Formats: sequence, structure tokens, C-alpha cells
Amino acid sequence: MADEPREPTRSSPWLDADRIALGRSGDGGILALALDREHERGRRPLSAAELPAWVAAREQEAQATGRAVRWVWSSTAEWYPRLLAAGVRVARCHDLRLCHAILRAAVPGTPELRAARGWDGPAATDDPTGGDALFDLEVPAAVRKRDDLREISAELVRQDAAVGLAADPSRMRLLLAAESAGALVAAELRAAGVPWSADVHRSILTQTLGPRGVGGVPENMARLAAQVRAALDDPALSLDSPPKLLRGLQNAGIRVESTARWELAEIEHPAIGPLLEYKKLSRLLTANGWAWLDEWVHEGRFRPVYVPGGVVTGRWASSGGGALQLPRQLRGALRADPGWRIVGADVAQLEPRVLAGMARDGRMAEAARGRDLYEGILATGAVATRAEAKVTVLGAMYGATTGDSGRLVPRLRKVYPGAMGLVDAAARTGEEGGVVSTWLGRTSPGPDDAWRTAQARASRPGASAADETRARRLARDRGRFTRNFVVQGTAAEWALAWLADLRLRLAQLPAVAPETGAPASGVAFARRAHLAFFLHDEVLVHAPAEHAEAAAEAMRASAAAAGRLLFGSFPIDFPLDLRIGDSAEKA
DNA sequence: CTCGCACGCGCG
DNA sequence: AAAGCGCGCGTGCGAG
Repeated sequence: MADEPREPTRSSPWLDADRIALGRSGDGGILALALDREHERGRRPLSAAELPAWVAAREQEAQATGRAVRWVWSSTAEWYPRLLAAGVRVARCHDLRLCHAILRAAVPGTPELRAARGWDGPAATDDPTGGDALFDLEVPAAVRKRDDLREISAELVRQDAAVGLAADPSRMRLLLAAESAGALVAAELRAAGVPWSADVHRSILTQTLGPRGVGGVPENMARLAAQVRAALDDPALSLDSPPKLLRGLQNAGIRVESTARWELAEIEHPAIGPLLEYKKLSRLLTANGWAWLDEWVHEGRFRPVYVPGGVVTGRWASSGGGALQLPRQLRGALRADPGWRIVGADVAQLEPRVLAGMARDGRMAEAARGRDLYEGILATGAVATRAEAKVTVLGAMYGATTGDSGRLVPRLRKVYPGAMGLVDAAARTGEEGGVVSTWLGRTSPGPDDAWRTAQARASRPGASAADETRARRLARDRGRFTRNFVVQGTAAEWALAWLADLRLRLAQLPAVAPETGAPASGVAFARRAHLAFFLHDEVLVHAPAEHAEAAAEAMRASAAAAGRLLFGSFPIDFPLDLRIGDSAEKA
């Protein structure tokens, strides 16, 4: 990837800015330090109470003069919530903790960066209650030390140096800005909350599970459980314990190895139908039932905890609330406030599109242009149906070797040698123990000790056949991981660039009067169109009805901008499925 | 009792 | 229809 042609200078409203570092002084106060503004260099001491207004003033000044500000702080998750709580948004930041992790993996030969203490590990606070641990005594000493303005400045110097040593500094700068913007979005998403109707949620639960009976077991589940027990002639059988259920099934003469749905689905037996239905209801009850509602939804808002950079590939993870696993079944409960709309957009086939862009595969880009990518592949005659096209593309990116998918991948290799060459090469690198990088330079972890040991054991003289088999299996497992890493990770980068651009566009839309503002969220910026949900390749915006069209247009424009920012003039497009409605349900 | 793990299944 | 990537979470259950 590093040998790809360089694009001209990358530029975007969220990239270029003067930097102001925020940290703490020895006595625990806050210090701000302008780094790129000669005329106002120097430390400005601030109290915690003064900080939000001072930051807001700087942001306003930046808006007025066109000289953008980038706030450099130890961790967005630790600094930004208190600003948001005071109604202050910032346009740009540099999240030293997240950027440290990227640079550490991506840029070897930076001993100072690697030796720096306190920059690894999770943020000091991802307190689901939104509490402010920043100035609490309970903040670990290493984190307090990390917030010292001198340490902030020193870390930034180390990071700037590391960027200069990156395989492609321009891409790395873009990645760090995108990662940091994502951290802002994550904090804002939590502050704004997902508009959630507990009434709709409850009615879905009652409709599906039935009313809660005695002992709290919903009636429909109790009825299904009774049917299963009757069909198995096992009146005391527990359906909630996989080992017990497995024994129960086997005792009834059903030959299964596990209680997984895909395995049960193959069995013809009167117990299976109600059992599968029971499992489905049970999942809804335990994951997103009445208890979840009580814990996570308050005053019309679901406030999940997002963890930017929480996945090795650069995707976000979540911690608390399960925001990234919300069942589609409940999408109807995600409802706009009165007078507001939900504007939803998802990217069709994001991963194969970024693959085409990375590989500069003109034929694959052609198949994707202006239409469903799978239809485009179907049109080449490589496969017989759209469904085949889909499983084959997924198989190519995941490393399928068997089944229909694995069987058809070689055909794809013939039609799209460029794209397939890229993922095949990534797999080979992984199998050999190497590291791979995304388009912007996020680098995969290297193999762990167990992996290296297994390979070493298999290659010494007199290695057993079992050693060799195990080593080969681990090598292939790792190859599938690195194969997918480059695609999933680059898709995550595209999505970050999309979010980064979109949040600034939405911030330009006018605010509505307080009385018509989203009443429940209690956050100043929620008086205008704002991001409400993000899920890998999908974004929901909560917008005043009169701004819904403008929000949709902003989403389209941001998607186009993200594509250009990553892939320049290469003709790969990222069409959105857009919808405007009262809820997040797809039509 | 708490903790870690496997399972199963939700999401992309 | 399937078996190939990345996650979080609730549950049951055995180890400490």
C-alpha cells in the first residue's frame, strides 16, 4: 500500500488548524498553551470552572477569523464530557491517547514514544453515568501525571516526530485527525443520547414476549417452554442452560453436538420449532428486555458508551448498553421527538468499495458505480445470482476456503485480479508473521508469543505432524485476520472521515428555538440537527423536521468528501441509502 | 462468594 | 444455505 501513488496535499475543514494544548499545572489547576500562535504564546492558567467559557470563546474566535483551533488533550473521553455538559462543543481535537496507540503500532524506531509511560490502556473514565473523574482524587497517579501540561507537550513532540517517520506522513496526519474527530463524535453521541421511546419499546416487548406472568417469565416464553418439554417428554428440563438442554435433546434421541441455532435448524422434530422460537424470545428478554430499558433509557434518551478505537481494526467498540448490537427488531423504538425527524443513512457495500479504492481496481469500481455492487458483479457473468455475488465477495474478504463461497472466490480472482491481489497479499503477509496496514496506515498487531512458539516448534527438525498441523492452522487463521484487517480497517477510516466531515456540516445548520428543541436531551447543541447513532457504516441524525432535508444533503456531501479525501480522484463512489422518518425503521 | 471462560446470539 | 472477519453481553458453571 505504501507504494501506491501519492495523492496531492490532503485538505479538509477538519484537518488544518492551530493547536492549543490543555493540561494541568503542578497545583492541579488547568493550563492552556498556544502552540502555533506566536502572538499569544504562553501559559494561561484557568480554573476548572473557567475552562468551558474560555474554550467556547476560543472556538467562537476561530469561527470568526477562519483560523481553526485544534485542542490537544490527553484523552477526549476524560476532557470533553465536562465541556459538553456546559454546552460547549469544539470543532477539532488531537486525542493523544488514541493517537499514541496508532503511532506506536505503525511507526517502529520511535524509542521515546514507546518508552513514554501512561499512554497505553483505556481512558480513565468511561463512567456510564457521565460522572467527571477528571479532578477526583481517585484518578490513577499515572493518568494525573499524564495530564501535566509538560507531559502533554512532550508527548505531542514525540508524536509529531513519529508522524514524520511514518510510511506516509500525510496519510498518518489524516488518520490521527479522523481518529480524534471520532472521539469527539463518540462523546457527543453520548451527551445527546439516542431518542428512544420507552412506550414503543414496551409495546414491542409485550407484543413479542407476552405480558410478564408470575415469577416474571413472559407468557409467550412460558407457553413455548411447555411445548418443548412436552415434545421431549422431559417436564423439568431447563431451556436456559446449554449443557442441560443438550443432554435433554440427546436423551430424547435427537443427535446434536450443540444447541446452536444453525445446528438445531437442521433437525426435524416437534420440539425444535418452539425451542428456536423460545431462544429468540429469550434473547430479546435478557439482552434488551424490561431490565435493559430501566437501566439504559431515561427521560426519552438511550445513552450508550462508545469506545472509539476499541477494535484492533479501528472500528469502535461499545461498553455498556450494547449500542452496537441493538436488534433491528427494536429499531421502531428509536423515535424522533415531536416536530423532529430521524434521518438515516447507510453505505451500501462499504467494504468492497474501499477495497476497490485501495487496490485501484478499475473494474471493481466500475461494477460499483452508481448501483448495487453485487448487481455489477453479476453483470460480468462471473456468478449466476446476486446472492452468489454477495457471499463470494464476503468470502473473498474473510478468507473463505470451503462451501459455496470458497468455491466461487477463484472466479472473482480472475475478474478482479487487482482487488483480490491486495487481500491475498495481506493474507500471505499475515501467514508469514508480518504486519499489515490500512490505507491510512493503521497497523495490525504482530503475532503473539503462542503463535511464534507454534511456528518455531513446527519448523525445527523432528517436529511432529501434530505440531505442523497446528502451526499451519494458526498461520492460516492469522492470514484470515490480516486479510480482513486491511479492508475492515480502511472501511472504518472512511466512516471516521464521513463522521468528521458530517459533524461540522451539521453544526452549520441553524438552531431552533428552545421550546421546539429536543426537550429531553438537555444539551445546547441538541437544539439543532445532531448525530444520534453510529454503527460502522450507518449514521442516524436527529433533526428538526424543517432541517431534515438539509441534514440528508449534508450526509450525502460528507460521504462524497470522505471518498475524495481517502481515494482522491480514483472513481469509486459511496452511495447512501437515505431515509427520513419518525423512527429508525427501514421502510 | 468472585472471577474467568464457553456458549450462544445480537450487530456490522 | 453457509462458516470465513471483527466485536459485547447475558447466562450458566466450574475453579479458586
